[in-house]
Amino acid sequence: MPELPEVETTRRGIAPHLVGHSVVSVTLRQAALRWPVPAELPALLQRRKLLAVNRRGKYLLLQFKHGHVLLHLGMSGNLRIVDVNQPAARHDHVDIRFNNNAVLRFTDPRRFGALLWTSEPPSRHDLLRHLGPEPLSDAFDGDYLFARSRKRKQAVKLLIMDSKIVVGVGNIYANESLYLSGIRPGRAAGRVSRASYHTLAADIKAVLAKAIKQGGTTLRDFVGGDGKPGYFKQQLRVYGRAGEPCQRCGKPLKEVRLGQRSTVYCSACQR
DNA sequence: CAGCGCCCCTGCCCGC
DNA sequence: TGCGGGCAGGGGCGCT
Repeated sequence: MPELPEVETTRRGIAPHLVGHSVVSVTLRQAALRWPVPAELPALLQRRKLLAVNRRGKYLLLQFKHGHVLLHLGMSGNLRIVDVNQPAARHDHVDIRFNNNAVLRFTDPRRFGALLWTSEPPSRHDLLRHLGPEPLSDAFDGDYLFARSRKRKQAVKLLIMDSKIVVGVGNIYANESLYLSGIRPGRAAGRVSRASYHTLAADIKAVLAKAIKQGGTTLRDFVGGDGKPGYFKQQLRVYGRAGEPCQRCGKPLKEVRLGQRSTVYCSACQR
């Protein structure tokens, strides 16, 4: 589920229900996520007021006066606002109940997600400290990508998926933006021109911004609880379309694996 | 250090 | 219908 647009959609979906309200209780049903959920979390959050819900890359940050809950959805995680009477289902690992009777429910079948506590500024936390710029910020542009890619032999697709270079570009949007930019995913990052990186940075921004906008349209559904997106699927040009004709030239799209991830491109349009 | 595989885990789909 | 294999939107970690 979670590409950056969905994490941002999640943030916008949950924040209005929770910010300004205080935690009544925390129910921990399954602590074995990517890292153990701290057993002291319930005590830490008890009676504390949630000040804000922030995002850094694909991490969500629940801000309290004395620290932050650091939350990652992994591959299969999702957060929903549910009613206090909503019974927990399989894979509903954590509930945070607030004094307005809203419950923030964390569900994650594969348990690649994370839920941690930090009392230091989140930017100094080990998991966030080395993260690159936000893709939608001014710090991320073609010149930046060009500079960071010099002398690198790694495939350009892996470069843009590296969170130390730029956060939030997942497999789907890496494929999509490289297609839009006409750049072959396997090209050595150091051999892509400055001009191409300008195009690529612009396409990454455009594709993410568009998806966030569409996430907005499913906001109500999402918070309402059935939480099944899939709204962008029909707009994807290459991801999940190996063998189908390229929408630009008609040639069948190719699929290769790069860094153990499915990579789809047009061998005619992408060079 | 850059770069590459491995692996955490469940669910689902496909082919036999 | 059952079962094994492969794959899935992430990303930290350990090794070369």
